[in-house]
Amino acid sequence: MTTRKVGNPLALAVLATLSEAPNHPYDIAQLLRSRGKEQSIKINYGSLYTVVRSLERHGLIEEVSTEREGLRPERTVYAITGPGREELHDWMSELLGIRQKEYPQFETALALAGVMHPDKVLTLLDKRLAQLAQENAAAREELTRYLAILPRLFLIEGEYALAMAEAEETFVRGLAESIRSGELNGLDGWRSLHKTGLSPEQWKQLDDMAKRAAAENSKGRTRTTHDNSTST
Amino acid sequence: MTTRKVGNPLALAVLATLSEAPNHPYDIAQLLRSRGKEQSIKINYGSLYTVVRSLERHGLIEEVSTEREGLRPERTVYAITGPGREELHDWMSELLGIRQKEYPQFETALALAGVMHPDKVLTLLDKRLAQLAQENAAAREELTRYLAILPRLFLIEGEYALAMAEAEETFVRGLAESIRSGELNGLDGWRSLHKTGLSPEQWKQLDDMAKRAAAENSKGRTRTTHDNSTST
DNA sequence: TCTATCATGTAACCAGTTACATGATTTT
DNA sequence: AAAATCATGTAACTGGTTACATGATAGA
Repeated sequence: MTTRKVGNPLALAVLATLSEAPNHPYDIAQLLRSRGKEQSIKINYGSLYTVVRSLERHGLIEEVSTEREGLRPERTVYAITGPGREELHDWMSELLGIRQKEYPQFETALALAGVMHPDKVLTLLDKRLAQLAQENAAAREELTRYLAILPRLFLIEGEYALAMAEAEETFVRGLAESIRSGELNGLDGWRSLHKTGLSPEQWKQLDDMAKRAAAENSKGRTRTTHDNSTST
Repeated sequence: MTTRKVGNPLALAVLATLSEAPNHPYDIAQLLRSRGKEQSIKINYGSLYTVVRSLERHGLIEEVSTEREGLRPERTVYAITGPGREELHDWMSELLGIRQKEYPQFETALALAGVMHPDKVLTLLDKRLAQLAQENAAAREELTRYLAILPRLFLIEGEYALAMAEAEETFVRGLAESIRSGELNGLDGWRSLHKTGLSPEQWKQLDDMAKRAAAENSKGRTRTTHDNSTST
């Protein structure tokens, strides 16, 4: 990922909005709001003026005029600049065309789930599952309703989010079942870990196993373009 | 989401590691590395000492001894405290049991895709699709290989990540196809937007449409527990 | 001998968040 | 008359990143 001078999603949204027409900060926010973009873009409107200033400082947008209506505070109208257009295009191309590894919190939690008792984990997964099922049903309904009145083009973010949430639902359901049924390979070890604890030697054994597995794995790997391992 | 005193994933990983046994920072890092946790947790080892200090400042871990081997620098061994255990448990419960809305970059990009020319978007989606197909195939292979030597319990994060990536692949393939075939509802408008541009009135019309749709939608919604809207 | 890496830390810096300040206008 | 909200901004703060500094030991 190229490191951008102004890198937060609100900045991208501002650039995108200004690419339509010059505008002043408050109205940019209104536009984003009315289009419901906060649902799919992490936006903190409190940072709006900070971000706009930063975009200006970097020459991606520029002041084109300051107007005043009655005695209300002056409003500064900004326009996107040439470099701004370029940045927008480049940034969007990167986001759409290249999949960047991200770290959803749930993945983090799964990676550390071993520290919790398996029964507790099962309870929590069931809870998550209930939430997922409920929210996904609601989202499906909402999407259908919207599809009746808006061109699908305006709803792709929502469709994507739903598709991902549904995949998570399926995954969690499967995982919960395989814990409940006891069929999950490694479950006994997990249980005993929380009943008696593990001696340092047992821990070491586990880690050696992991290391051997990693070695085994890189051996079996038929050299792909996957050689990012040597990068700093 | 309860706002945590120390809130970054590395801190969680440190707590989790110390919940096994007291340890010193460097070895915590080694452990996390050897278990391959960086693949599923966003870890910046450069921040390790900063994070450890912060955890200590908040009473979640504490110094238990400082040992020295030969003339090597002293190493401070930390242990998790009572409050630290509590925090770890609570944090993990939240991450596993409650789905928090996150904002993957691709979703952001899709929400703003309108600013790019549809043909360009199609090209980019194809590019992403190729990457996804290739990476997912590799990941599937790797998982299978690991499954032969490690208990499945150790691989759930990987399975989750793969499941999500596969869902994305399916979604992107579908989206690309519906653009290519021209079947995507709204495509004409999108095209003309990039050929001739839109007049201010047309923009306004679009936004009004969105607003009416939103109104329509909230009307149709049968009041669920979904009332987070009124929260601060 | 020179380099790598083991191992620990400090300090400057920065993007972005929070909280505050201001005052006009519109709504209740 | 009070409350809400329109509209703009500033300033302090903070979590975390980056970069640097140190020196020992092990391996080439």
